[in-house]
Amino acid sequence: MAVRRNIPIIIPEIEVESCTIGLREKVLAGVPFFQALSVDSVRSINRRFVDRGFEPGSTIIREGDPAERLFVVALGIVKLFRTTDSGDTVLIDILGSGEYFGSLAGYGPARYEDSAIARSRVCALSIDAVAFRRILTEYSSVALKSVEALSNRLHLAQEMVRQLAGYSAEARIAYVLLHLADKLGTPWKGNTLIQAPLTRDELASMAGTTTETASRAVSRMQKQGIITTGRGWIALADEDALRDLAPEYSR
Amino acid sequence: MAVRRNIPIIIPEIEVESCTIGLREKVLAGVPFFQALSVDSVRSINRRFVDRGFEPGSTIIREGDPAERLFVVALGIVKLFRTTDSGDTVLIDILGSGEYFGSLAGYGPARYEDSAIARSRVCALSIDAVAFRRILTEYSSVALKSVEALSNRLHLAQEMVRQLAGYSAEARIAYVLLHLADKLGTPWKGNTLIQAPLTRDELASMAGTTTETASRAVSRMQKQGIITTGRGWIALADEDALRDLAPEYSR
DNA sequence: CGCTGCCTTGATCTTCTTCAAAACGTGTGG
DNA sequence: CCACACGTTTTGAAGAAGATCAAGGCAGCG
Repeated sequence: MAVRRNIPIIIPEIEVESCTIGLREKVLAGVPFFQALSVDSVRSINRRFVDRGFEPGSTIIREGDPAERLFVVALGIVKLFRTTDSGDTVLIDILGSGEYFGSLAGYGPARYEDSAIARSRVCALSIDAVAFRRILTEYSSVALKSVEALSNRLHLAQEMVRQLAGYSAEARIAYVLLHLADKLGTPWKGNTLIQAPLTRDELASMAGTTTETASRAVSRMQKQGIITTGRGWIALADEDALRDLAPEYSR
Repeated sequence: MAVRRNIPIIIPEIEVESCTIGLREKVLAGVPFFQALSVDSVRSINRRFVDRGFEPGSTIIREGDPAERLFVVALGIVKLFRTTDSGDTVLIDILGSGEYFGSLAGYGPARYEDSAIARSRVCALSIDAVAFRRILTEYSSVALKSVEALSNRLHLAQEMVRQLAGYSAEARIAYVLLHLADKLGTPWKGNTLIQAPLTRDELASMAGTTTETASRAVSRMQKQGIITTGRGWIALADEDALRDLAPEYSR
């Protein structure tokens, strides 16, 4: 039943060794916190960040470690998750370029509440938590934007709660796909292509279900021509149909 | 089978008509945003807030309305919820004294994303969103604390996601009860008393399940002597047992 | 080749939802 | 003060959705 490989997408391997100065500035300017800043301010702030590369699979931060730094993804895909002490993990989110994680408000003895690992080759910018606090007080617009950005994330998280509470597994999977497409999607031949190495398992974990259920849901969607998948990518062929499956998806 | 009414708790009806100046200051000083401020600063900020009373059942803000104000609960219990367009509601949270809701970062054309109604007689302080933004830029410590407070709420919301995704209905109900006890609980004869008019329906909505399932879970807990309930109150008789039911409840 | 992950599919079994109906508790008006 | 009516809670039984268990298939890779 290999009806799947009919669209052989070649993933462009646009991975870079380390971030260029220009890229760093471009990425930082796009981070919600810094969006209201002048080019000069961004340049100045850029100097306070350091960049570092991570190989696929390597750990960037670990849940429970002292929360010392704030990270921004410059290039690549980062997996943000939390572990239950019964051992299994819950995927909080998949982050792409311009998204942040780590310590925002790191007062005294704070600890990371999530773990993050590189899911592809990643270049991440980071800054000491204390230094970020300084920026927050220096530039009031950064403070405003931070509050705004956090409000938005909070809203999204609560939206997720609503999804989990009220809708079927299939609906939640559709929701997750749309969410990822919005963040990581690139247009490709009229479809939206999600270029992230997402296993069924990870998809399941994001939607709060099991591998098998996720697999079945994805298969069903493939049969209906709503999506196409392959190794390391998912393409949304019929976004409207997906939206029908995911009630109340907005934005 | 009326084994329930063996502990006739009389709820002290400590409702006040409107907030006194002293109370206002005490409440504001306890709001996360303002915790780092001097007494004088709090006094100054206090002047920018107005207070207003709400009768039980009255709407304070409505989802979708222009987000013009930030509210702080001074007295009473507020129900924060969101509506699906299929009509049913999801309880986001129950708020007590010192908690906030409404517009935090209200830039331009923002809208409230939740509705809030008074679940008891309520006195709420509020401030214009623009005025709050001004405070945010005036006092950098408020900005820092806001970021911190939002991070915490975000963390809680993601925790809720994890609960919904991974645990049984009973575990989630236990979790909700512990959560409410932490926020609204008052010690009473060695137990923790939650004085909030919570229907099974509302409890169910917070735990992402149905009225019936919530009812069954609560009954079971009562039979095991873990909790006692009555009209308008729930008492946690055996918090340790509850904690056993709710895996990973922390804080 | 033969691993080793990952994905898929089927069958069973548990949990929760749904539907339905009865019992309670409170407040009301006669 | 009683009786009725309403909203909430409880309980039961049937059904569905999804978890779990088990097995086989299909890559890519050493």
